[in-house]
Amino acid sequence: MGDPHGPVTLQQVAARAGVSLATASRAINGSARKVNPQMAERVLQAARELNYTVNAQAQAMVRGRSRVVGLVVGDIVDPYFSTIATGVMGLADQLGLLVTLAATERSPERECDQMRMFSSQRAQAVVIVGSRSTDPDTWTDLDKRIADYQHRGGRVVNVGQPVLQCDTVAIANHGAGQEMARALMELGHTRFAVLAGSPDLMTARDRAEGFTQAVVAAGHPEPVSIEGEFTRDGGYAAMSQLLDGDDEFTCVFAVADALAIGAMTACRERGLTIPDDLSVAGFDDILGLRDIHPGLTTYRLPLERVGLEALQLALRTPGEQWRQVPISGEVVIRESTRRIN
Amino acid sequence: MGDPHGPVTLQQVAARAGVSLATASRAINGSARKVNPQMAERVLQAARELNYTVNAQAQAMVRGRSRVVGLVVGDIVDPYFSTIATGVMGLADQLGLLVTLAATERSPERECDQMRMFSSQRAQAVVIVGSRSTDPDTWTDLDKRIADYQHRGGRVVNVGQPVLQCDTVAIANHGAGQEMARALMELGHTRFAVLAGSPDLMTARDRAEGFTQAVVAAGHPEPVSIEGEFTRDGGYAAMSQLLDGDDEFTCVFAVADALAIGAMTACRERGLTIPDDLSVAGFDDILGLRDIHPGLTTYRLPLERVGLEALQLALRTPGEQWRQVPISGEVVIRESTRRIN
DNA sequence: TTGTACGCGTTATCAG
DNA sequence: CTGATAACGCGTACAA
Repeated sequence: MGDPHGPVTLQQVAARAGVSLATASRAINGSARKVNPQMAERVLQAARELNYTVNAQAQAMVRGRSRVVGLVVGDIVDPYFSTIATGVMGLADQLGLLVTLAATERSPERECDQMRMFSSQRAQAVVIVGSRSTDPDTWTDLDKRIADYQHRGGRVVNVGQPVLQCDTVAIANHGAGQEMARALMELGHTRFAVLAGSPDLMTARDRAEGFTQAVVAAGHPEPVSIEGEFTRDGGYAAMSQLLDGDDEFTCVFAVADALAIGAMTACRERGLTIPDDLSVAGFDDILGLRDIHPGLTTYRLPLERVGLEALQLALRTPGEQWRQVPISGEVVIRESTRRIN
Repeated sequence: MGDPHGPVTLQQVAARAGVSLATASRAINGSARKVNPQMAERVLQAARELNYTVNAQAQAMVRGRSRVVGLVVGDIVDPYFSTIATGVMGLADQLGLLVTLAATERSPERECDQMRMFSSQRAQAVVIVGSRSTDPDTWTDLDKRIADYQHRGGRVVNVGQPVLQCDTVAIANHGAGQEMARALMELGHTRFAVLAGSPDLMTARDRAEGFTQAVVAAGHPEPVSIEGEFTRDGGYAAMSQLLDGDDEFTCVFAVADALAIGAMTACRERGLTIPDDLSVAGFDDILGLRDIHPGLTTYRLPLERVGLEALQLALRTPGEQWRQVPISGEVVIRESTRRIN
């Protein structure tokens, strides 16, 4: 076994095998040109002996395309994002692609920076996961970065709302909110409260609006709506605020499971029993839900598939128009919501 | 604003600014050599106009080192891993490094493949997070890949047990198990059960052994030990099995929070109240814990810091010997364990 | 089928 | 301080 110092190059492998650089390249990569099986074996043998590892950077340079895809998420600890990430990584792994991950921590500026870095890295595609703000001004910078990147042949897919200048995996938040409202009304509820999360996030806004709209359309009073942070703590705070007021409702819809979980904790701390005293529903059906008690009624989004679809879409050759892959799920009724009459 | 098609190269920027390629490079990167502020501004201007983005691949090639670090985790949805990942990514971001993430799904083979890909990518460092198997034969392949990579100047840090041929952030599982036992004995418990997870994982084994050892050393009967998968479902199954038997114990120690959560669910389904009927303790203090009820007594590991330390260690110039950064935490008593007499 | 030679985009060395 | 020019490691027309 040879023990050269530093990186082993294809040149060295070729030399050891007594062939030209070109032949070595063809033997190891397997190009269009055929190569004599004997020579090929000699090359492979030499490569093994020298512990050769191809330099992907160099390959990418000459080929003009890398085997790296970028993934931008809000926060990798959040199961919503990490489950989608799993979907992306699963397909990537299958295709022999490397996934470069970046977390925005919910900062639009960082989102731009990340895009820039991926651009630098010449990632072949970028998947951006995360809710858009309801203020279009906050997209423009990102849209510019995206355009630059696309201009160089990069593909971009956004998971969320179809508002950016790229393909998107569109999550049917509005319709899902409606479905949830109908399901809860079917249980007999008519007076609702909504933990609406941040009004700046389209994701939160769409879910809340869809819900409210369906409730009103059914002739019931408009739900009380409490805004707050789109996090577990935000849910806790919003629920506390709600309970401090004197609004009447039998059921509260939180626009994300994280919010709902915080809300349930708040209820428990005040001695309220769910669903006896109050019904609670969430959204997303994150994995951790199976261990909270009582089981949370929610809207199940196929998150892992979302990630898969996103990368798949990103890798497809782009069309004339921006494409959309619609994603919807289904209401899952569990113990946190009870039937009333 | 220029609108060239395809990638803009530094050459084009130089041409537009009317300077040489070398000068453009110096102006934009900022090398040792100084460059006339006037020219520098001209170059920067041209770069802006052309929307120039440096090609990191090319940079890496000529510099012989990239700005990419690899991160290998078991499963990014698992909060243990994702919290560590956050620590790694936080520092990386601060340093302007890109993080390439790979999930092994607990397969040693995949671990090797990932190392190989990072090697190809010429990542400047790799952090491997995940328990080693208790069977040394399963490391040898990985150790070989690691050696290859190090041989090319790559730095590797393992988070877990100091058994690989690389630096490691060593988590004091054994000692922590002992501490936990002492804390629970202080509450008056003497009869314990241990949900030991998989005996193949050093992490699980060390925690369980430390615990058992301290209990026995205190003169109490050896805890009943139930093995199983090192997951939430494994904890559920193990607890069920335990409750089906007729062992006596007042407190059960699960070697990971995930197991403990599954165990608590199993208890609840059988009508057992925690901590009145049974005390339960976990390990790790994962974030999701604050929303399970009752609050779970556990051993808090500073997971995010673990990630930070790992990358920091990986980036430090290596010494003669493999280094170790020891990590320990503290027992956190919550409501899931009650004092008995 | 194999080898030669050029180019990918950038940095660094060495003269001007 | 600036400008040619040689690498870096690899793929691939083109020629043999």
